[in-house]
Amino acid sequence: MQADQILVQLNEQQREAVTSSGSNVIVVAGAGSGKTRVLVHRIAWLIAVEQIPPQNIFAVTFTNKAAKEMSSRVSEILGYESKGMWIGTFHGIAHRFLRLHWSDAGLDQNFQILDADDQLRQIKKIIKESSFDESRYPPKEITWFINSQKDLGLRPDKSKGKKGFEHYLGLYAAYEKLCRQNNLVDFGELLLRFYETLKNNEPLLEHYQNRFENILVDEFQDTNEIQYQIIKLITGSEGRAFIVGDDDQSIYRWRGANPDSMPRFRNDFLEPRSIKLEQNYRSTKNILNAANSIISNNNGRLEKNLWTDEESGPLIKLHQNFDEYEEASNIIETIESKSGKLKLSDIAILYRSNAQSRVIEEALIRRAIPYRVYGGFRFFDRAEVKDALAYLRLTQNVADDIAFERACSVPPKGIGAQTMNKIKNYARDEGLCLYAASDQLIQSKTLANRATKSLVAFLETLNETKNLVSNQTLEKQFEIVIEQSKLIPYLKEKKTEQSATKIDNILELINAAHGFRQPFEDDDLSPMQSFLAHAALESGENQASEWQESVQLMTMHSAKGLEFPLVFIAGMEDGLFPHTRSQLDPGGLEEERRLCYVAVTRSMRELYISYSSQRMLHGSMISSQPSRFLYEIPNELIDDLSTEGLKPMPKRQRANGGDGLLGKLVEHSSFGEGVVIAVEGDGDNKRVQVNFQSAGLKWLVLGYANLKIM
DNA sequence: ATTGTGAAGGTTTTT
DNA sequence: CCTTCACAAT
Repeated sequence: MQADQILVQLNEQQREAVTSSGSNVIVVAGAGSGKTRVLVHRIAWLIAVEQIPPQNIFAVTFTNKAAKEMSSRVSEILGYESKGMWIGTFHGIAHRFLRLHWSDAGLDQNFQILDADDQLRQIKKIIKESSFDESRYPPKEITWFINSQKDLGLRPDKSKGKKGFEHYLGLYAAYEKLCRQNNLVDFGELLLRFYETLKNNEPLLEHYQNRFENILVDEFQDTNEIQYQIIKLITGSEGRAFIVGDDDQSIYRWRGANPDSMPRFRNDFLEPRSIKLEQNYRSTKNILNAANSIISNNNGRLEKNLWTDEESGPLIKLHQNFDEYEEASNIIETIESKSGKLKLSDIAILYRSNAQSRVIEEALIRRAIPYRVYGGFRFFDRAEVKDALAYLRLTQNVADDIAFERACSVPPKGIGAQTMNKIKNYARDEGLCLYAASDQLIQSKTLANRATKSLVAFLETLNETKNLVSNQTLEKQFEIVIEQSKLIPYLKEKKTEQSATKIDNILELINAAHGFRQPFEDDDLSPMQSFLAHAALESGENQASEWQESVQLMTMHSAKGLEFPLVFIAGMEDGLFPHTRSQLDPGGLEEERRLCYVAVTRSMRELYISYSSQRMLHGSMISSQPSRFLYEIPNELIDDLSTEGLKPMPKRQRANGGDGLLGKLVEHSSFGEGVVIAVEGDGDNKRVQVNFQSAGLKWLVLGYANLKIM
């Protein structure tokens, strides 16, 4: 591999970045300006030209998709798979570190990762045990609080619980205790523990600082505090950090991403060299102009001027629809009209929230168009898959209490809540895992006869499974465990509508095992352990279905980093996008606008934007106005396909009363730019949502009434 | 102990 | 609208 081969396809700025020899580099890279390409070529440059051993490279991104893409492209350019590099998501890398240094990190060797669902469950449990009222301590809010503290790097003792949140601290502490006792690590903990372990262990830190002389970070604008500190720590004074990002594409502020990460880098890191990538290679002029025009409404951006050499291309098509069903069929109609000219996989349908996919999916199914949904339900988050995983986990570690409890209850095997409580109490008192506690309770015959019998049978099955599984291939192991779990006969028996799908999902696990390639860095783990570790951190999208020829459906968030010749943006309505929830805090709207910028710049050539006049939301119809972002696109770039055209931007005023209500006003509270109103009616206490256009207001009205919706 | 029912509650984005 | 939870009936 020669230097010029790596540089041949790069423009001047890209080359400058790739070959940079200074200490720290910040690349401000606009959408479609070859960000990933620069990173990939930089890594290849380091290995092939600078002769840096791959194990001295630490490259981190935010999504599994991006990480995979990066490592496969590096291999492609080098012509071989370079081993020893640490390349992955922050969470993936932290996890790997903790698996290697579990002892230094103060963990048991077989610690388990708590996913979002499990975490919420545990927190609910704590709230209950502390006999707090769930309404005063909403589990989701507590979870959010805990996670945000961890993102900031704060333990309960350091955490201050801002005004109104002081009483959450106790729960945070209790949750931590529970996690420690049960050897559980949640997503936030992965990062925090990684950081703390390095920070507090001089020799370890020195080792990794020396080892990783080259640190590369993608999507730097989305780093949160703890991630930023991790990068700073590992870089140390000797390392070189090469970071790439675009402040205009920062869309994870709600997850703790610090919008100042980019400017901050310039102050915190030694002699940073700044390189701008401003030429967009992806989109037509029209698309880019629209995107630039939208984002120009944000304040405090880094100076950047994105331009393109491409032709103007087609106008942006705008489609008004009556409701989301019409919207979906219009999209599908357009797709059909393009058939033959485009591959289906060149088409993406983007939306703000996962819930929007359902109606579109139904329409696609009706027309027999293959599609694929990213995100949303994660394969490994499905209940039946987690059930099966619980059995798999138990074969690796009987002390896995979460798995133990889960496996006890599904399929039902005569061990109910009563028995489980006794086991748990005993386990807690004696400091045992549930498995050991069960065993002792059996010996001491303290449980009811029937329960004891069931428990004996269950433990026997577990041990038998463990034996059967040893020395088998991964695939075979899965088959055995699934067989032993009797989950499939149980589901067959139930004969509910979803049974067949659930069974398919469980069987899909076997396929996943078949296709699983253990990463070389996991060679100290058994294949099963490796698989399970990855299952917790990945959505399982690569297994769920093949790429094949299909239309791609995903949220705008998931679309970041991807590009498509034809893009649909659906549900372009105020309240949905920008989302109502985002309008409550000041930075929220700007973040939504960046998301809009991301969505628009996914398109290489054709862009269809649609909105509906009304839409079903949580069971009732609401009417809605076109998104304010539509008015930020210059008119001459838009080809309006609807008969009426885009109405002038509706006035947005504060609510000031209840004129025009069809019922008696009983309650009324401000809700961002709308207002929440409860209306009393004499009918069947049905929840309705009406838009008060008649009052000239953009109001969202929620209430209880027997109103009829026109 | 398990299963079925109905009421209540919550509604964004992800590792 | 969908999910979750509590409680009653088996």
